[in-house]
Amino acid sequence: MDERQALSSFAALSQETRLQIVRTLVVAGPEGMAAGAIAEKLGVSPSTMSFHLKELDRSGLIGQQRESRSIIYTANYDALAGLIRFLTEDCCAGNPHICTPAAAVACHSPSPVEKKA
Amino acid sequence: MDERQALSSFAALSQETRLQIVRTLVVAGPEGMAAGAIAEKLGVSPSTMSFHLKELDRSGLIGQQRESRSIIYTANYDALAGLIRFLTEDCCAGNPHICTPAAAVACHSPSPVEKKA
DNA sequence: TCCATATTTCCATAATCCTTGAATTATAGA
DNA sequence: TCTATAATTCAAGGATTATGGAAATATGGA
Repeated sequence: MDERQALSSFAALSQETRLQIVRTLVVAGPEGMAAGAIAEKLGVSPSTMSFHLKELDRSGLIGQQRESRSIIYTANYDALAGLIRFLTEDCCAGNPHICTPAAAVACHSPSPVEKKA
Repeated sequence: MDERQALSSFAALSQETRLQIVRTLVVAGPEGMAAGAIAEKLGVSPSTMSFHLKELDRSGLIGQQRESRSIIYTANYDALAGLIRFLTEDCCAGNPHICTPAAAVACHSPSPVEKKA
């Protein structure tokens, strides 16, 4: 992931509705969710939803595919993983020696998922 | 890190100059860097730099401390790590079973740092 | 073909963000 | 105290972003 893409991804995630869209699609899984269903779930108008979905699509964090009359949106896990990696490298990669313990935890330990399990 | 803080952090990182400030401070390490030095390095005016530093400070991604006439800014590694964790949990935690291989790499594998070493 | 559904695009408005220059505050030294 | 340095704050502008309603596009079924 290059800087331009990262900037675009951060911008996409910096808006409450869009962050909730991403969360919703991550939870929805590979099956995804229709635009209207997301709009209803989050309580925003169709045109506003369309605006935000387009923004997320342009940033690459989600994808879309038409299915009959609906357009199904799905989270792009690769892009999310790429963004995490970008952030991780900016945090530690160039200078692991200056990482504080907390930063080191994020960079070198088992993930929170494993800790919770 | 709660959602409000995450939104604020994403907004802070979604602006080119601010992202470069964070990068610069991460590289600078715990010693930090004076506002003027960052401004000169990045080629922006003092007031613009001040505006962005304040924004980053409000989001918690950087900290400041006066040293004689200068104000020294430092990256907040804990906050960066917290943001990485927030993103990681949104990506995988609630539903590790739907992680694609690429996402799983970001969530469960050794960090890129270790791979590069 | 006609109608209903699902979504997007267009438009106008309101809000927020970014930048700059001028004025202000804080510190240090002569 | 006076001057220089280092930053911030303020005010004004131009640019971008967010929202919702109305109109347009695409699909499927009677």
